[in-house]
Amino acid sequence: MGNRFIEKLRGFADFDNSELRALERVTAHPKAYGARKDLIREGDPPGPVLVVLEGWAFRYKVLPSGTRQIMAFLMPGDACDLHIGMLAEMDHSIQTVTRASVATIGRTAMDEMLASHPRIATAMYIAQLVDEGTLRAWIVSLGRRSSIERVAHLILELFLRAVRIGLSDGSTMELPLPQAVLADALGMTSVHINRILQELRRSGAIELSRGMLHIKDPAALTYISGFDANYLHKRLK
Amino acid sequence: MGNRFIEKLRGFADFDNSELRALERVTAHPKAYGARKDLIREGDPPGPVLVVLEGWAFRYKVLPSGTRQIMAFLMPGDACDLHIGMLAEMDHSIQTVTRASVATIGRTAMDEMLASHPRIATAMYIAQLVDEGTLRAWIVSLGRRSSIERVAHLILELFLRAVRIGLSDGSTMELPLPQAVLADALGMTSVHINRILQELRRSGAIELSRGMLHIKDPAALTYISGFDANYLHKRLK
DNA sequence: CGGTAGATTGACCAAGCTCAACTCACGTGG
DNA sequence: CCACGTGAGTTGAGCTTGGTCAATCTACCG
Repeated sequence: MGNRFIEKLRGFADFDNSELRALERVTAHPKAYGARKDLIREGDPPGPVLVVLEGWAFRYKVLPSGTRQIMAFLMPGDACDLHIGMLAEMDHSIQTVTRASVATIGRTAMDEMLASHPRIATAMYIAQLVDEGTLRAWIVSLGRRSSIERVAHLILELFLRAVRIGLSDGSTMELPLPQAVLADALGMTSVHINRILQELRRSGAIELSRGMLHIKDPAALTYISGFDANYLHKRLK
Repeated sequence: MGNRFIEKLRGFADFDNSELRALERVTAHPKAYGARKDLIREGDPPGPVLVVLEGWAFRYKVLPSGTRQIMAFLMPGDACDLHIGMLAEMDHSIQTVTRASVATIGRTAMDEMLASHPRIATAMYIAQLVDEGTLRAWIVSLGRRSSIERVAHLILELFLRAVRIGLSDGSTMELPLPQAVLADALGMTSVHINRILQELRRSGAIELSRGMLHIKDPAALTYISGFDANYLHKRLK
């Protein structure tokens, strides 16, 4: 019954049984991907909508110089490309971090579902607005926060998202992101990320090893990051 | 008769007369704002959709430390908040740069228009996707480009947008952004922006003084910035 | 037991920031 | 018509954050 995508959308709208069935139908046949596989590459013509049901992925772009910038992390329940189908081609790539289970929703199936179930359309719309807020918060971090603030901020963001989708017990979560990936998300080098993580550990705010994150002192982490949860829109209409 | 907003949307869809009339009706009574006036403040409950018909504005957020990060520039024809109405409150502010003429579209008028004119909905949707691509490009710049690349990239982006909406003759445009505003958009200080602009002028790529920008050597500027026009989606389906 | 990917460390370097002064264009009141 | 005020642009000197390069360590795996 259900999956993380459906659970997430249920946080944005009350669905009746026919809507739940429609959502289950379109996500019934996920495909398994290995770790570090590109789901979509920049320049591809837009295909079906992808929905990550299990595992982690990220949107990224590589520059001519070969450096990479990650623009968003996709956690279980997140959709890749609700609407990119309207554009001529992808302007970035998407790659898995871990092994992942990804559902594929064809464009016509998606259009039909949205047309016949407006509440689903609304919920997906809200999900996208939240994603956009996250993009803007990322810009703020990259532009105006120091590296320790950036790292703390990202950790908090991911943690709050994990809590919201039930992937955390409230103080611990799996964080399967190598330091090089964190670096490419935060516009830093992995060397520097490493030093900052040590600083955060020393400060007693977090524990992090072998892919397990433990928020030891949420208040301290929040303080360090200057975090403002508003952009995640916890309070929805 | 139209206005810059309608002109822009016409680039994304072919409208019939009734659609054009609908668009004209909702933008028929713009309001005039002075320079440096907040149109919307963070925390406000979402109001009507705002459409900038003339003048420049930007989205921004100020941090606890008092620094400011600008996340997007709004040029004539750009809409502020197509859908933010679904969320509980604004997660950023919007301020004019120059004097501006801004149309206000009430939520119900907007909903009715979108419902009865699907091509308008599609066009506005595409406009939003392009904006999102611009957000992502901004992230790439802030994360992985050097300061001169960032400045060159922003100038090119604004220039191409100006060309597209007919605000440039192909080599010259008004660029009414003080260096401090450029700095807050690019995550730099105005001192450093100043030095970089001098470097760009010295290199012969641009001329910029008193709010007038002249692209003297587009190829050089493109080369410096590592610009890839793909994200602006010049080729639309 | 070697092999590999990721994490860690140290020494050095440089892009970009801070602070503070100064200039320039422009608008205002006398 | 000119002195003055103001906001933006410009410059210089010194410093800090975070990058570079290269070596080392560690966990895990076939």
